[in-house]
Amino acid sequence: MDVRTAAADTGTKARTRRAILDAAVTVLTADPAASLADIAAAAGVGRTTVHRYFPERADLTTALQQMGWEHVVQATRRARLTEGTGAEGLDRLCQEYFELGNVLMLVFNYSAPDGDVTWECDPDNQSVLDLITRGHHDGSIDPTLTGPWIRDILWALLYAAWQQSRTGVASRHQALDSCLRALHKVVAP
Amino acid sequence: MDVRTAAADTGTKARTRRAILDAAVTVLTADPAASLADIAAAAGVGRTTVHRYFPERADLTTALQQMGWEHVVQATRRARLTEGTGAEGLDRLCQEYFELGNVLMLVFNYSAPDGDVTWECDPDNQSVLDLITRGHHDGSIDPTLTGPWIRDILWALLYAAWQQSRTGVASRHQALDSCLRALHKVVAP
DNA sequence: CCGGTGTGGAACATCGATGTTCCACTATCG
DNA sequence: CGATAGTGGAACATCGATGTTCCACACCGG
Repeated sequence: MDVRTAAADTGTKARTRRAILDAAVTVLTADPAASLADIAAAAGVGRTTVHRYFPERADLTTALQQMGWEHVVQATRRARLTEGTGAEGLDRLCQEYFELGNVLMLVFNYSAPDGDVTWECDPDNQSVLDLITRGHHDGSIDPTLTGPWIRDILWALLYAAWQQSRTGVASRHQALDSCLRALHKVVAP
Repeated sequence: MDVRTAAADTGTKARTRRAILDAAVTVLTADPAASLADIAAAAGVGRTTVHRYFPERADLTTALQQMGWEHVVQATRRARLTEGTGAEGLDRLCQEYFELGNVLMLVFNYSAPDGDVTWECDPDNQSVLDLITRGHHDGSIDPTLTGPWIRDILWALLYAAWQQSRTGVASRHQALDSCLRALHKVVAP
């Protein structure tokens, strides 16, 4: 057990931890003020178990933030921002982010109250800004729109699209399609 | 005093009530989980006084929602949605909404947790949808984008723009300008 | 079978927010 | 000047969430 402790990603403990984190994502996106009891119930575990993995509430939210940003980073990598034109990369990024679903919403919502350092804690913020700059130069992105503003538009559109999908106003595919078309029209020169 | 009781909009009580509501908007947009003590301090009144005007927290949030939507309704009226093309009306609506500032953010944020009936509680929701439909017909708004989706894009862009302005990334005027240009490009056929 | 591991639940202490009561202070108006 | 309205603050009770402790149960590998 000693050797496996560090890398026990498939053990019982790791599975329980994942279950708690997943449930927390779902519950907290629906109600950011949900209690630990709610999260425990949603995860199908006892409240005691939650405290066993995350002694304090802050430990859970920290782990959530960390996991959320990791997902964002992975999605950014999958989007292969350095390939093709700037607009094409932005398109892929939008698709990848959309697939994150609730996780994206959580990162989006939880960043605001903590402070205004939202984007500084995103390790891939610079990659995205660089992508937009490249788009400015290759003529695929309107140069009158600044990098940060386009980044914020991307997130805002994703938020709106996900809400549409979540409330059943539109199907998941329709929401993504609308989002991509809107983004495409905004960034076009 | 008997006669004035109902219409005492300028009296001491009315001013205190306004001060509490205004402070609540500011404080709750910054931190939705702020305590009544925080709001009282921001309003420059005692916590007792807050309870005197709003016996329970729910009474305060209800009054806030009501006031917020009233502001939205007034802004909608000022935008004169029935004049000019659909796109022009949408432009004016965006400007008016932007001026609402924190109030808009509060309505935007507080609607989500309460339930998914966000738009149904907006008395002017139908006016906006009608405006977009008119834009579809007069050729000023892309008919492939549905009414609800454009409405959501409007709010999402306003949210992003206001954040930019609030965090000092862009000036108030720059943020509004960026927002209007983005909106214009999105809705253009 | 038995010992360790992971878990659930009950019980308890604590803490912050909330809501209530009461009293003193101040300003304004008749 | 005196009455009244409006306010602030202290004190208190309450409630829900949180965090902790302890014990019993189930499962699984040696």
